[in-house]
Amino acid sequence: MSLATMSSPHFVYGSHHPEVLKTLLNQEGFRITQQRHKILEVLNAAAEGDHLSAEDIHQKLLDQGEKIGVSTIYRTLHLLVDLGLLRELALSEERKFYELSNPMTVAHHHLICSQCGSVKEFEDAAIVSLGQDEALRQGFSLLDCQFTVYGVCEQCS
Amino acid sequence: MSLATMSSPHFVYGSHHPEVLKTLLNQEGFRITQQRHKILEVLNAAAEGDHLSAEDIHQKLLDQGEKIGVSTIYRTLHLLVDLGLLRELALSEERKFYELSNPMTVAHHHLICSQCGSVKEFEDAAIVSLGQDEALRQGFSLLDCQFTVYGVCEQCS
DNA sequence: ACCATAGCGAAAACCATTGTCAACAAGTTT
DNA sequence: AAACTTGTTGACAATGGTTTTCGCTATGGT
Ligand SMILES: [Mn+2]
Ligand SMILES: [Mn+2]
Ligand SMILES: [Zn+2]
Ligand SMILES: [Zn+2]
Repeated sequence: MSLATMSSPHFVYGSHHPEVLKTLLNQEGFRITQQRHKILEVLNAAAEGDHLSAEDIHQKLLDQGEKIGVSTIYRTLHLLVDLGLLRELALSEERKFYELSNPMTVAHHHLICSQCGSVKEFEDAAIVSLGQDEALRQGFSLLDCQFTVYGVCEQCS
Repeated sequence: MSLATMSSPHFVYGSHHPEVLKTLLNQEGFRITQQRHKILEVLNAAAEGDHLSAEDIHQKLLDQGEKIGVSTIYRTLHLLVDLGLLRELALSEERKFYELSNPMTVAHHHLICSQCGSVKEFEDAAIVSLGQDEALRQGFSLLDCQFTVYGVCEQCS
C-alpha cells in the first residue's frame, strides 16, 4: 500500500469513470467503496473554478442524505491526491481546497484577493514548462505546479 | 491602524535597520518594541533559503533566553507581512513559513519534495512578470507571486 | 458463501493559530 | 523628569481544521 508502488499519474485518464476507477484502485490493493464514489461524484459535480474544502464536501453529502464520517472524507481526499485524481491547493487560507486534476489539460493557476479571498483562475502553458524545467534541473520528478498570485481586487481597493 | 492607510511597499528599503524600522512603524501609529526587534533579528540571522515557522522563531528566542509569548510572535509576523517586510509562504505544509522580503531583488520560488519535504529555491524573473501581467489584466494590485513546484527528489525515488 | 482484511465512523486527541484581558511600556505632553 | 495616553504584551483559554483510535462493517478474492 506504499505510494511508491502506485502507478504513475499518466495512467489515470478518464479515471472518474466507475470502471476505470475500480480497476485503478484494485490494482493497488485498494477497494472501491460507496463513499469513495460519492466523494468523487461531488467533485465531478462542482462547477468549473470551484474549490471545495473537506468540510464543503462532507456537508454536501450530508445535505443529499448520505451518512458519511469526516475521517472518510480526509482519508479519501488524500488517497485521490496520491493517485493523481485530485489537486490539493494551498491557497494560503486556513484550510486546504481540492479540485479535479485533469492530466489532459494544462494546469491552471490562481489569482487571489488577500482582502476578500475571491479567487480567479487563469491558464499559462509557459509556467508549467518552467516548473518542469526546474524540476528536471534538480533531479525531481514533477507532481504539480502551483502558481499563486496574491493581490487586492478592484472592489477591495 | 487600518492596513489601507499604511505606506506602500516600495518605501521599506533597508527597513531591517532599527532607525528606519522605528520611523516606518511610528508613521503608522505603531510602536517599536523589544519583542519586534528580537523577532526581526531572528529572521535576519536566518541562513539564505531558511524558512521559519512561528514556532521556530519562538523556540529560537526562548533558547537565547528571551521571554516572549506566542501571541506576540503571531501578531508581529502578521504585522511585518502587512508592512511588506516579510513574505508568508504557503508551502502546503500544516503550518505557514516566513522569510525576509527583499523588495530590491526578484522574488524567488520553491521546489518541494512531497515525500521528505525538502525545499529548493530558484529564481526566474519571467514568472514574476507573468504574475504582474495577470494581476493587471484582472484589475488587481499585486502583493506577491508564489510559484511552488511539487515533486519527488532524487533520494526519495 | 466464506474469509481475510481494507475501509468505515463516532469520538477523542492533536496542534497551529487566535481571542481575552489585566498589567505593562513606548511615545507624547506638560 | 513625571504624568498621561494608548498601543502592546503574555498567560491562559478557546477555536477549528485535521488526524488518530479502534471495534465494527463491507469489499473482493477464493
Ligand atoms: Mn482552480
Ligand atoms: Mn524561500
Ligand atoms: Zn477583494
Ligand atoms: Zn525527498
